[in-house]
Formats: sequence, C-alpha cells, structure tokens
Amino acid sequence: MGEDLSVLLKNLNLKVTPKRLAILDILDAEMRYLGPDEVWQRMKARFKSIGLPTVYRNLEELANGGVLIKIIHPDRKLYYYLCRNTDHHHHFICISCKKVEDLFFCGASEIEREVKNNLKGHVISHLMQVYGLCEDCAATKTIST
Amino acid sequence: MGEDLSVLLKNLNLKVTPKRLAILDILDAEMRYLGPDEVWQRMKARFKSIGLPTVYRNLEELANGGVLIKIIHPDRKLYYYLCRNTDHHHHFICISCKKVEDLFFCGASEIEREVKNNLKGHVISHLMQVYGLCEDCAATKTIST
DNA sequence: AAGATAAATAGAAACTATTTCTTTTTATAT
DNA sequence: ATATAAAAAGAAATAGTTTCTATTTATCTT
Repeated sequence: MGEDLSVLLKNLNLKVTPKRLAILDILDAEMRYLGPDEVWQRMKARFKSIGLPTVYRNLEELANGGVLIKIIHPDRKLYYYLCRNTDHHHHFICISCKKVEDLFFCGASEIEREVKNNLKGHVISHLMQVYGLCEDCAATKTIST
Repeated sequence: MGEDLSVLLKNLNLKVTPKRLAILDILDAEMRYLGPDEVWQRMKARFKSIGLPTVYRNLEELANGGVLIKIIHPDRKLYYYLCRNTDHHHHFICISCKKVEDLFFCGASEIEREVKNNLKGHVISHLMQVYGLCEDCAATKTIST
C-alpha cells in the first residue's frame, strides 16, 4: 500500500513527483476529510520546503481527475478533500470527528423524473451530503471541535 | 406585496429597518439566487450609503432565522441566498440563468435507513442540490455567463 | 409625544483563504 | 546525457468575509 499511488498519477498524465505522492499518501491514511491547510501541515512535516500554492494546485488537479473528492461543508464555505471508491455514491459526514463514509442510496432517477415532469428541465449533476454522528461519536455523545 | 415583509422580521424579533426590508424585497423580486455582492449592488441603487458588512450581517441573520436559504454552489465556494416556501424541500438550480426552483423529492427516509443499518450512525441533516438546465435555457441551449 | 435603550449601521481596517506571477527545479522522453 | 515541458518555491496580489468603534435609529416605556 502506498506504492500503486503512482499509477493514479500516471493515469491522469500527471508527473510522479514526491509531493504528489505524499499528498495522496496523506489522504489515503486518513478516514477524515482534510482541508488544504491540514494537508499543508502534514506536508511540512515531510518536506523542508513546501508551498501552500503547491498543495492547492495539486488538490485541485487531483480532484479534477477524480482521484480526490471535493466535499463542501455547510458551516465554513471552504472545500475539503478526500480520496476513495469510484462508482457513484454520496457521503455521510460525521459532524463530530469529520470521518467520511460512503452512502449508496441515491434518488437520482426520482429527481430526474420530477425535474422532467414538473419543471420541464434537464438534470446535469447533483450533490448530496448527509451530516450526522458516526457510530463511535453517537456512542460517546461527545462533539469534538 | 412587499408589505408583509415586515412581519417576517417581527417574527424573528428583528427590528424593521428600511435596509432589511429592502434586502427582503430585492430577493423577493428575484427568481434567481443572489450573492452578497449582487445584493449589495442592488442596495446601492436604493441607498446612498450602504455598507457591505450590513448586507452580510443581514443575509446571515435572515438565513439563520429561516427567512432566507443559503445555497452552496460547487464551483465557487461562496454562498448565495434566496427566500421561499417553508416546508422541507430541495433546490433545482439552473446552471445557465441561476434560476432556482423547488424540488419535493427527498430520499431522507432511505438515507436514514442506510445510515442506521449499515453505518450504525445517526443522521442530523442533509443537503441536496440538483444542477441542470431549466425549461427556458434547455430550449435556447445557451449557457449564459 | 418625548426620552431611554438596545439594536442596527457606516466606514475603515483586519483577516483569511485562495490565486497569480516569475523564476528555478525536476521528471520524463529522446 | 540532454532537452523540454511540467511542477514547485516564494512572494505578492486578490477576493471574500469579518471585526471594531462611533454614530444613528427603531422600538419600548411612560
């Protein structure tokens, strides 16, 4: 694990650089989503010189390539990133520990029907995010900041 | 129309000021969602002195009170606002003209079941937004900027 | 109707997140 | 080993949003 990460980059026609691999490795090791600043903190522990623009650029490129997923958090309007599984799914986000788990229910067909029949419009994409407490946090009932 | 707007403010225990009424009136007149800057532009046409912080503050207060709805757009990480109908619904957002229409399909119960059964977690809230082309824009096939 | 008071606003300034720019470095193809 | 095009550093600019203080204003009380 950690070695086939370079394949992901090659598939996207991106050069395999130590920093790109490190970003993927950092996100691969987390079950939580991370903000650009958090990724940067972890990068600074690994590289003596690492610029925040480099982090932003790579997160954006990797998200565009589909290797990372951009998550929009409703409180703060910043976006955070995460990597996982490739087929269509949505996310359950624990508001306490920030863990992200995949959800496979999707109402896309019903939505498309409603849009087509009632609004006479045409669906291009949709976004669904579910917020709550994961098993562990629900058990401890502690909301961590 | 435009006169019962003050009732909305009183219900929230907010003072009825000309600027608050104007913000509500501006948003009431639009079918599109507006960003703080767009609201500010329209406010400047009505008031000789109007500060951007006033716009932000009021949009946030009104959104907290439920009179406005905060919409998160995936491209730019800014939030935009809009007022409408009170029962649970989601939004169809035209990516061309930015018009917002209400959607009543909601998979909340299926999602809750999935989260409970598979993740052993607990849903607190959810966000769903659907992007596409409205009837008019689908007809003209023109994507306006 | 007039005064008291707490909320709302202006305007300036601070802050934060993100992006842009130019130069230097580096991965990869030849 | 070299060429070249992409990636990165570091500084600086930009844009969106928030904070702060003094002033104004809506509403409550009498």
